[in-house]
Amino acid sequence: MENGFGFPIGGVAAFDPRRGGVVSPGGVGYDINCGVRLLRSGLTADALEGRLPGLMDRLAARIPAGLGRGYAGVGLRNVDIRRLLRGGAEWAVEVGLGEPEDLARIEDGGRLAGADPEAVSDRAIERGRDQVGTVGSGNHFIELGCVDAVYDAVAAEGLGLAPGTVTVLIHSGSRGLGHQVCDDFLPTMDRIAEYHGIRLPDPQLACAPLDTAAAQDYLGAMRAAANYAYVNRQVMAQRVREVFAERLGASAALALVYDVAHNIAKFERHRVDGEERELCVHRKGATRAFPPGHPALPGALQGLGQPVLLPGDMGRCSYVLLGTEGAFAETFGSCAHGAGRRLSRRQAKRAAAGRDLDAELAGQGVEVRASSRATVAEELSEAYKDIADVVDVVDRAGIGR
DNA sequence: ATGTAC
Repeated sequence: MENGFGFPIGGVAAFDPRRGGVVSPGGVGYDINCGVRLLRSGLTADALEGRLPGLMDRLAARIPAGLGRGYAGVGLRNVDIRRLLRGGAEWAVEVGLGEPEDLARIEDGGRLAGADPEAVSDRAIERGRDQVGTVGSGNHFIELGCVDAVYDAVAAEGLGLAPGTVTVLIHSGSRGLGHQVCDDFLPTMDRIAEYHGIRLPDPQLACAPLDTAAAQDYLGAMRAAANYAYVNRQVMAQRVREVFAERLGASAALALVYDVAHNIAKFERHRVDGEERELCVHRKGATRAFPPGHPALPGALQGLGQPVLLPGDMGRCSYVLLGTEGAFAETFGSCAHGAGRRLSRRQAKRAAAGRDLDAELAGQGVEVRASSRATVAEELSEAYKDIADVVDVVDRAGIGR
């Protein structure tokens, strides 16, 4: 785990509403429903031979990236954003941004029930208005790749991930809208916690008992921001589909494998001390990892378990795991969400000074497009732990396989 | 993570 303020990144906290349990914005994180989505094509890597640079340029032109970056021209700024916040990816598919089959392949069907757009401040809505379908900054990305190694042939076939298959991995969240929701509620929660006699060693542990109006308002706003993030990833996936169709033809159709939320709080049933309970499960930098047979999984994934998407850094592979009974028994059905930093951003920039990172990556067969050179330096491969080590640990711990 | 805050 890395240090976060308050709750750690890579943390899971479950609270029982009938026993004084709380919800905490800091247990979800600033980037509400930050998450990862994996798509697969019918192509193998050889189909991209010589076409990768042009494809990357087109994707970069169609999908804005970088701090504050939204749509300068035609975007979704004129849509009824409150309908978007209530409907999530369901809304997106209704207005033609995606296929109906996509929805079963998104956590919560792409729509968290109970979203309350009225609990989202006008400021948050304005910040999010022109950022639908944008990557953001930091470690957010769109990655083209291909299946390099298969560890379970039956599972890989079930997910449509045959060796060589060209894939698209998208990592992003709720942009300025979710950030503003978190900012808006932290001071409120601080007062509520104090009123209820909850002593906080860190202001980012601010929380409110689940039976308070403040908790319900936060949950309503958080769910709205989560739906915004599902739409954001849905719209980016649509843009990628358009670019693939335009450049590679009909055979390049992209099917959604799965979309996970790794910064979120949800009500779920878990067994604690031999008793089945409905708990408010916070996952901050943690991926849900439900086992085979869990009712939240769509039919096609019932026999496999929930896909757990673990991105590696630019110089390494990304991994697809499956949720397990072990995770359900020990971690409220949760697994890791990525590699985690080894070097701070400052240390990474220092390590990158004077080097030609684009050339180094090109030597590894990796093409990069970034909103700034600083981003590439901060996301330096050696700034991250080796995701293969993380996968090995969670596999041996039995919380993902 | 984020129109970092001052």
